[in-house]
Amino acid sequence: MEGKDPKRRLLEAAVDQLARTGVAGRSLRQLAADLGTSHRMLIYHFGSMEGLLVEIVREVEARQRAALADLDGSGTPEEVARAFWRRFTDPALYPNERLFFELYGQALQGRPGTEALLPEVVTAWLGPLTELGKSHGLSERDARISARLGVAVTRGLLLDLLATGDLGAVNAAMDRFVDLYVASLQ
Amino acid sequence: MEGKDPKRRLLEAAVDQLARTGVAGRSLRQLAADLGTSHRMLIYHFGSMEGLLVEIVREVEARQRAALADLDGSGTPEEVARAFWRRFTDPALYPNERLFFELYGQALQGRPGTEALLPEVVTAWLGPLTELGKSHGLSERDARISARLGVAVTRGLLLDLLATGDLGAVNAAMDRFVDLYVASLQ
DNA sequence: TGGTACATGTACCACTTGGTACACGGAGGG
DNA sequence: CCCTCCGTGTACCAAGTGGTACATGTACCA
Repeated sequence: MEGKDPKRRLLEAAVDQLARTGVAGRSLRQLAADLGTSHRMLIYHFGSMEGLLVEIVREVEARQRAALADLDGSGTPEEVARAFWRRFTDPALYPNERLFFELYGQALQGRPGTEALLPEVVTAWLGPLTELGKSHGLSERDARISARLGVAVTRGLLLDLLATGDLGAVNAAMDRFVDLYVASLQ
Repeated sequence: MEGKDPKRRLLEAAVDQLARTGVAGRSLRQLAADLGTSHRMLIYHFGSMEGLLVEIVREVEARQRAALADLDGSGTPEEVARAFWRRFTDPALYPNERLFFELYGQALQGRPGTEALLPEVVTAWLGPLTELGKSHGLSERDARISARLGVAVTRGLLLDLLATGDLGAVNAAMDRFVDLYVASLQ
């Protein structure tokens, strides 16, 4: 166990740490102190602050993809949606999601090193979700539109949940959305 | 014209400027240079960097409320939704929306001075939108859930639009949502 | 006219920042 | 046994940071 690159170990620890503290005002030194190393090491392994940020973004994206990979086509879209939503609303994931939205916000403002997030942040999900819709009888076009809407609803309600903490309310809203969707299929 | 407080003028100019540059890595001095003044002035009027941030957040929130105030109860929920969406997707508003989401992300991470955004970011919209639903025959509970879902869809699709720039695709998704909603009423 | 309050600028402070120079140590290969 | 390479630490640097001290200008009121 732990048979990893020191760089790899540092990166994973850094992402976990930044999920807790945020990335906005953190300096190399603060982060290094949190990780029990020196800022010199971060520069050594990642070249610069921006180089580190690039790999942080890449890792956050990779974790999203890992979640995506678990989306197997078994089950109706309704079942898949409910299962996914239950997973996303696990409080253990809140820090990761906060970090995701923080980086999203910075990427929208063009912070160097974060640009890589934007091109894939929506489209990466569209492919698998569109397939799911098609495999349950939707046309390509309909499936694509529904996929996009599903991503938006999920993200919007997650933003709500992280801000308000009102799990009951967002669950009710997601139930409503799934009901609307299911009803439209009949 | 321009008969305003110098502080007020500075604040509005600062929000406009930060909407363009982002708030993340900006220093007092950079911002002051952009505004054609000295960082000393920002400290003088706002007390500190954090004091400035507090007022920035307050102003962004106030602008949201101003948009909200335009939401008059006339028209069906469908008409109101479409009109609102058309306004939100005006490219002239993109910078303000980017700033909004950036501050949202930082508030989620607990950046001092931004906390004020979170308690109201969802609930401020729930009241008026719930009234709208009720005035068109929904129960209190149903109207409230639909309002919450509507806010989430709008924010989620806005995030999509700002990241991808694909206005056609997000418009199609919003149309789909409104259609789903309207169909459920019959 | 004089004074008082607000607005602004200049110069400075201690501190932190990202990044670099350099030295050290240990592991593996010749 | 030495040499080279990787990982790490310490010490340092110039630049920029938020914040303060203090002087100055300008308007308005007595």
